[in-house]
Amino acid sequence: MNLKELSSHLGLSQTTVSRALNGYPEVNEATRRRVREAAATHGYRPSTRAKGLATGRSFTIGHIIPVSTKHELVNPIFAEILAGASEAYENAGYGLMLSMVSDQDEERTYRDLAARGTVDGVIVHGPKLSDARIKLLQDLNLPFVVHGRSSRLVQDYNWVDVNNRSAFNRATGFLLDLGHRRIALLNGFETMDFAMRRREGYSSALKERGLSSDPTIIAHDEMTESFGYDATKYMLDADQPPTAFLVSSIISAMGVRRAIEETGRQLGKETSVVVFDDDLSYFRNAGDIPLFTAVRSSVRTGGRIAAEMLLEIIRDRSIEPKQTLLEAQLTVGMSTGPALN
Amino acid sequence: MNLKELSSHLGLSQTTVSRALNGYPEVNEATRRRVREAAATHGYRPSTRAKGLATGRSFTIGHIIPVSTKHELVNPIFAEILAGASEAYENAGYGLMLSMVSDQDEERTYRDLAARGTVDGVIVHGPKLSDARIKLLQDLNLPFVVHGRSSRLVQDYNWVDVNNRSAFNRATGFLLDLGHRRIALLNGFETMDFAMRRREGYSSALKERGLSSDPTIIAHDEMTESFGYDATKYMLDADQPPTAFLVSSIISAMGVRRAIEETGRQLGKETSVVVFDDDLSYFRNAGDIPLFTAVRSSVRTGGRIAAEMLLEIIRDRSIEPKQTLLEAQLTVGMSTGPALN
DNA sequence: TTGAAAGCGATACCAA
DNA sequence: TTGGTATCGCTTTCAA
Repeated sequence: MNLKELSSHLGLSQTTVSRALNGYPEVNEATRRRVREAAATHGYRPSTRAKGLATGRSFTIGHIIPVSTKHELVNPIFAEILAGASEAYENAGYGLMLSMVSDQDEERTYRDLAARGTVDGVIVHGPKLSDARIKLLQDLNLPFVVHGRSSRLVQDYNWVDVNNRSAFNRATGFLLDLGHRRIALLNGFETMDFAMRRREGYSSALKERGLSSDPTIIAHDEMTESFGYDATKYMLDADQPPTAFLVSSIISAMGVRRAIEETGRQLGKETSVVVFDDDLSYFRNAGDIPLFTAVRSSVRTGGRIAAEMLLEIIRDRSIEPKQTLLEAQLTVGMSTGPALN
Repeated sequence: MNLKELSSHLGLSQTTVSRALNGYPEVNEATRRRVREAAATHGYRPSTRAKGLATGRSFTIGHIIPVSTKHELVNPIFAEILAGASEAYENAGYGLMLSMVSDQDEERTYRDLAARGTVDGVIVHGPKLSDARIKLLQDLNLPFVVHGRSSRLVQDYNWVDVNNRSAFNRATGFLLDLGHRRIALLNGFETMDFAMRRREGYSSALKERGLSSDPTIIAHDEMTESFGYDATKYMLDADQPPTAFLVSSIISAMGVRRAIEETGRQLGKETSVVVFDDDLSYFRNAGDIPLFTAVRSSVRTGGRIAAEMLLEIIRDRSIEPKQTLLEAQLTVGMSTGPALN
């Protein structure tokens, strides 16, 4: 059933039916009711394509997720971000167009989306310290919100980020308060903005206590279980092994735990672990006693906020660039205890 | 730059330019070259909406992921399926429309997609034993492929599935060959098709050796880390504890490992674990020595195959329902050893 | 081999 | 308060 059929069925013009359904004020209330009822009983829904062509909008938001061909894995955190964003689009009558592309195809993808008008705006995922996508999107005049930040850029742009710096500053401070002095940092790739901000938070906390950071107990890599395991094993075997580990991902933290136990140490006793974690409930204990001590931030909420910001920008493209900084929460779990020696 | 502008720039009609770019044979080769070059230099891309309106297609495939509000978590495996599917769409010039909806909104979502013509077809995720979506989609006449199966239905429909039954039959047989007689099964929800097929494979392997399955060492639940931990702890504390665990998810297997170690047992010695795993590299060891013994299946490949099947169906809607059954691979890792008792 | 014009299904402007 | 009609940017049929 399309508009033409519905309106001829009602004995009205397409104009009136369209106006009635889109809430225009100049329609007689009785007419509007009749139209609404007929639309409901016939299950009429306006064609997305036709509506889009007429209005010049697509009612679709693009999410472009970089998939590195080198490492062949998708960070499961993306699913949570998408779930949050999807919620926002659902409420606003928008759709979510997902593109998972290798880094070298990314520019072409953005240009394509812009030129074909496939999307009304995009969310930028996984920003690097100095991310070329931001300038590209500004040049393309395609509305966007960065989920994260790109700290080395001077441009003003829309972003939603969790306060990684403060989160890691507080987590490090927490471990220092417990008496730990050798705190290892297992972090994501150095090119990633979030990783550098976490490292800054870690370093600043040490500095505040007059301690300097030791590069031999800092590692940057892809945050797999085996990275956690290998790095921990290596550091624990060295002279002056760390008594605590600050880990950028729950998956790596599983490897850290394995290595700690394999070397005969006890988690939360001889060696402590604090992890940066999403609110994923996968790794929580029953009865809500958390296994890991974690700096928690709901990535799903972050995704929803970024999406809502983008919709607002699309609605009124004249508004000034907006930024939202979310704070993470520290939850103390069994994986952390005071430094022993 | 749109078709009108490009064609007037070239001094040709829109018809000819359209034909040249879409590979119609009746175009002079010299003309075609001229058109292609001009299109490239001006970065011309046909508007998706206009093309869709003219052809009656959307060049978009929908993926509807059920998000249960009760459990509030998104299975990370979905990200891998989407990555595989995305690859197929990329090559075919299609887009991927993602909808994450709570189970109760699912029917409305499907009806909406069909009525508005937002998508040309959908992939059904996470099928239940008897899944209502299949009949709904048949009624809506919307092309679809199920990623998995719905075994209690008699209808004929398109699906791509991994052979869960054979995978768990072989895994159980492998443990039996090692001498294990008390093998626990930690599985997904009983309503899920994959979970019941895995259970059947497990039971049939026991039966083949004249053994019967013991319900006290079979658990069905959401496959979190804590489920793995709690169930394992409980079973190991009981009389006649299992000497091996067959686990439906790597995440739960992390909890299984934790419980095994906490009770003073050694993984791969006193107690063995075999896990059903995607080809996710998160949990592999460096040097490719696998930590877990796993029945591996590449979910990414499964997603790609399902997507390719759907595109083929859309291209030729008259073809008979198709089915593809993928076999999983057994990889022996450190988590498994002979039964000691 | 090329072009004119109709049509896809909505919205929105201008009249009545 | 309602309707006629142009328009969005393509594809496709029919004619030349």
